[in-house]
Amino acid sequence: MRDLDKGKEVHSYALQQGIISDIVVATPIVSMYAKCGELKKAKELFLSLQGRDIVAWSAFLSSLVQAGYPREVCSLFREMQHEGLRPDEVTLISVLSACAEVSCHRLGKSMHCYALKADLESNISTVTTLISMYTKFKLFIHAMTLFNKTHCKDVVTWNTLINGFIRFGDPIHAFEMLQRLKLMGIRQDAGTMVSMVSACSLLDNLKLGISFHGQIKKSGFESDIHVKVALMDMYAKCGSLKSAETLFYTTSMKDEVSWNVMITGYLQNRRANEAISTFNRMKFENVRPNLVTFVTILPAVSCLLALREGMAIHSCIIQMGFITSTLIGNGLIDMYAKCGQLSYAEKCFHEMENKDTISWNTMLSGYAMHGQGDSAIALFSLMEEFDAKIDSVSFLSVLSACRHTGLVQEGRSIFESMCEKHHVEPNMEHYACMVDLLGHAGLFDEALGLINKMPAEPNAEVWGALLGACKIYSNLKLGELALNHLLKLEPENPVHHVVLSDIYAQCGRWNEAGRARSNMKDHGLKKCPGRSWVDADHR
DNA sequence: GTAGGGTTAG
Repeated sequence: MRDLDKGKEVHSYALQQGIISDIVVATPIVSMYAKCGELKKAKELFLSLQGRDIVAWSAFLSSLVQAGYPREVCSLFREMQHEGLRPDEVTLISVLSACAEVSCHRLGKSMHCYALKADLESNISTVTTLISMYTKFKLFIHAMTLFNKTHCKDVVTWNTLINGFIRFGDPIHAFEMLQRLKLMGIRQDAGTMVSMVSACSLLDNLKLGISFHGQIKKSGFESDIHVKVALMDMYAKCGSLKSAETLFYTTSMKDEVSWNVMITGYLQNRRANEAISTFNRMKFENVRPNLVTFVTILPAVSCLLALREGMAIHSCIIQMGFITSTLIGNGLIDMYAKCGQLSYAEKCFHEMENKDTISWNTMLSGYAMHGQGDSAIALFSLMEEFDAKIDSVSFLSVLSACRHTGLVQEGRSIFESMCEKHHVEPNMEHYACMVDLLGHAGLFDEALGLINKMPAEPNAEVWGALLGACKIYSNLKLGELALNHLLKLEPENPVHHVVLSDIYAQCGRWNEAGRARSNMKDHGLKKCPGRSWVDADHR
């Protein structure tokens, strides 16, 4: 029940009775603390236990996986081995789940090896966990080999594989496995339904989703909360928000996941306002938001530029102890940058204890957004200094900051360092960014030289960047060249004709300007008028 | 005293 207060009462009673040193008493208390998210307390109590045996270890490790601390499990497992204890099936299952969660291939595979040697691989739970792990590693060959050679498969084993295909983005194989499961005469359970409904979301196939909903009603699985949530998610993702709402409002026992799914659904359907009001209602109804709630709600705040709301949510995050999460920290940086408060974004960034590449990239793109090229370059150097992992997004962010600020020399040298120093291959976006930077500085020879040196055919973004620069400098010759490429790549886009017409007009070639416009009409194209305002609800 | 899959976010 995750009832920490009651748990503490039991703990103090055990202390009072002097029975806390009994391992049978202490083990479930450790589990209770871990499952309630009290990692420090659980660890402290566990490490003070005299004569920890394999059951105590397994209980502790399994509670940690369930509470979402897979990294802790992997490192603690090594400590367990130092104590000379041999893992049993339960230990194995917990460690394998942890490996799956954090993509720890080495430990996961060596655990599999151990399972074989210790003859624990015939256990159906162990095999299922192994299959699950391999699908999470995206190693389907291993998952399938295990699946095919296991004879004692039950519906959970099947569901695991089916779900693996869905997570991998392969609904076709998932449906194929469902057919095979039916042919084998295995009874489907609620878990099977969850997978199939998710497959419909993935296919964006509302009709199929509705037909599964019909089957679910008939088979009585609709009362299962997981099934219900999967259905809400499917309806929201397939654009039928009304049906999602109906299901949501007719559910009496709504957990935090149901609320999260609705909040996400509103946001996916561009209704950020309702996402935020649903979040506020969730708090009003005393449902405790979790990590996912905050990860979802922060982009809704950015979308509405609702700074005050964002700050209220920030304080809520601190109060509830989520501020140490890297995921949350990254969301806050992004939210403040997008709401125009770059200094708050910086503060969040610098106060973060565990920064990952995304934290750095988010801060870099914040600087880019605000045209602060120098700050972006300084941060990028810091990134190199701190030995943070620099990826292709980092480069795109810092280069686009250079572009917005017109820092040609700096951009050029960072672009060159990409391959040479960091071994990151530039993609189309990087090239487009550089062409834009060079073009805006009037360096047409260099921009064209770069285009000619590209390993792949330049796309519309690259030529579009060149055309845009041509417009500023009234460079008709290159403008026409860029346009010819654009017309081949995107014949339906009216904007290209308009830009060319503008260049002709700037050169005083009014006849050609008119012809470019009428060319557009001849092709039945019409440009939507631009608008400088944006209705937050429609972004 | 501990135990397999399935819902949300990234």
